[in-house]
Amino acid sequence: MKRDSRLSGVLHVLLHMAEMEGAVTSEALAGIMQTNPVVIRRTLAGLREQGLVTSVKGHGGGWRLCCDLAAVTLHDIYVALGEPVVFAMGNRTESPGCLVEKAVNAHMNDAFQQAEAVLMARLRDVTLADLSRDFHQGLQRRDHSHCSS
Amino acid sequence: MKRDSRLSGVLHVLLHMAEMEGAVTSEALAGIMQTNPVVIRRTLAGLREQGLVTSVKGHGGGWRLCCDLAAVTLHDIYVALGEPVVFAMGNRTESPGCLVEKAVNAHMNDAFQQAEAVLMARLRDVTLADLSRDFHQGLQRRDHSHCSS
DNA sequence: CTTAATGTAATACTGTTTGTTACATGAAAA
DNA sequence: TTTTCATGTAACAAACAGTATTACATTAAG
Repeated sequence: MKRDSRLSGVLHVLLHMAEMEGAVTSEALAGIMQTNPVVIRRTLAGLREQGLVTSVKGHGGGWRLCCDLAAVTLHDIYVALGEPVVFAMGNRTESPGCLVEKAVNAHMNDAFQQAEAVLMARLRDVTLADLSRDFHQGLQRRDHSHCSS
Repeated sequence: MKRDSRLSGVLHVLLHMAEMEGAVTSEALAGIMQTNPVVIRRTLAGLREQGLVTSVKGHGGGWRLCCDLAAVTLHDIYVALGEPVVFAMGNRTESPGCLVEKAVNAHMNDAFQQAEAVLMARLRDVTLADLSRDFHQGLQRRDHSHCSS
């Protein structure tokens, strides 16, 4: 299975935007992230709908953070991305006729739901401000420019 | 990402084998599971290496359970399958040079590791005998043949 | 009007599971 | 011994989802 790195990627983008003054173009963000500007636009489009960022077209336009970093959790970002599928594993059939499979599914769903609940709780525990703080602390310990990629 | 249903599938197969006398061919199991015999052989091969099933070639051959259902947990089966990837989401880069991405990864890894730990704990809590018992209880409540698929 | 930017559709690329075909190997049965 | 039935395995096709790229329309500043 190919792993979905949108949450990881968009968090990276948002923290970089938090370090920048004014609007940033998707071209610039794509450079930082080593990807394509269209990918950036597609991803940030979801966040815009949730009011986390704004975009301005035309000359001098670009993207801007418009939220309180301390008020937005990783779970909010996850939701803004459309709540992507969490697990790479799942049931063969969701509504099986077979009673054996029903018994299997019941136990599997129980386990996966509990794990997902823990994951969501952890994502709700962390704000963008937490990430930013950790980044700045790491910065003090290590070097002076915050990114090459 | 395409969802991996091997764990779900192999549990289904094992419970069916538990209901059958003698050796069962991969052809027959494929019929029950509505898939291809080769898929069955591929999947059960991992379990055979762990000593959970045996296979016999040639005329009259087939597959046989050779473990104590009460002693084998879903986690054992998960391991026998080669511990497939759990999450459909992951970090963009595992060893980033960017400090922003390091901060993001640190929090993401923490959340995902906790969720994975819960999942594994749940899988360790359930034995094949538990599944079999639940199936038989469902059987009493519902009908008399245990599967059509 | 030109330039610079987003918005978006269409398409290709990539990696993983699943499905299929083909054939070699082994063992029981005729 | 030959036939038949089964596993073992390699090779390859199909399906699927995230990612990347191209192309072009739209919008706004200079």
